[in-house]
Amino acid sequence: MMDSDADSTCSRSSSPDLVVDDSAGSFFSNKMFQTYCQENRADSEADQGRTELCSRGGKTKTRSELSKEEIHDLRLKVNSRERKRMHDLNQAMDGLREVMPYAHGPSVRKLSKISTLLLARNYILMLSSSLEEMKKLVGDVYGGAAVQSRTSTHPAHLPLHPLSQSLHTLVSSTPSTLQHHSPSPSSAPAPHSPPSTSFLSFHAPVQSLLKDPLHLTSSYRHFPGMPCPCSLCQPLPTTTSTLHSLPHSERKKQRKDDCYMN
DNA sequence: TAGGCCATCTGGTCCT
DNA sequence: AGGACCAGATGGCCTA
Repeated sequence: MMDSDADSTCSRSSSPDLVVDDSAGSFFSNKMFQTYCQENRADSEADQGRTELCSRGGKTKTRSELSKEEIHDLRLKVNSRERKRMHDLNQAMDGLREVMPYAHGPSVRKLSKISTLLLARNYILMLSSSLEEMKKLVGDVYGGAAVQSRTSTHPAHLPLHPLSQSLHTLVSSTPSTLQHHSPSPSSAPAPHSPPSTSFLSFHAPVQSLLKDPLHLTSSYRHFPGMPCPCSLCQPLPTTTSTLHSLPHSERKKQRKDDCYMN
């Protein structure tokens, strides 16, 4: 009856697509994600022992036939599954945080979930557009290589491309700039930072990464027939606050009111 | 104290 | 039928 959670954890629609790309440097092609899946397998096997308590050997009953205790057991089982699901989700979120370009450390407050997602999205957009620019630059450099080799022997004196400047600015973010309540910004490099962050040591405010990546879209290419991730085509949710229709106090007040009403 | 963030519970819906 | 996924509700913790 209880088929292993391991399959379900990694084969369900929400996660498997992430593993497809196995190219070098792919986020989910690395060991971290593989061990993540293996851990889940181990977890679920251990979990089976627990959930087995709830499965009445042999016969299955319809819900209406269940006794109070059985319903309670079922509820506990469902709750436990949901809890595990959320833990897995948080683990994946931690994995994402690990590879995000911001300072990590015990003294640094970790990014909230919404911040992590917004940062990740904008980081991806930024990397995409810089990759395109790099391709263009390489094309230009090799296209004009014959001329260059005759006129200059010091390519290092070439001016820094504007986009690579913005790249430097963007990836050098620290939590202190992303989250104003960070106690003390750490300059320690991220253990699993993408290469781009490990050798870029610029320091500038990058709240823009969490806000509006519109400054990237000027160089963003629109490919025919391809879903476009740019901020023009897919505007960001305005702010976190818009996710909640009511302020917290109002929500709490409303809840209380609801309680009194009932 | 208000507001932000989070974990958990819960019921509904969809999928296998 | 069972499990995954989702969203709403609720309460706790923390910080400015």
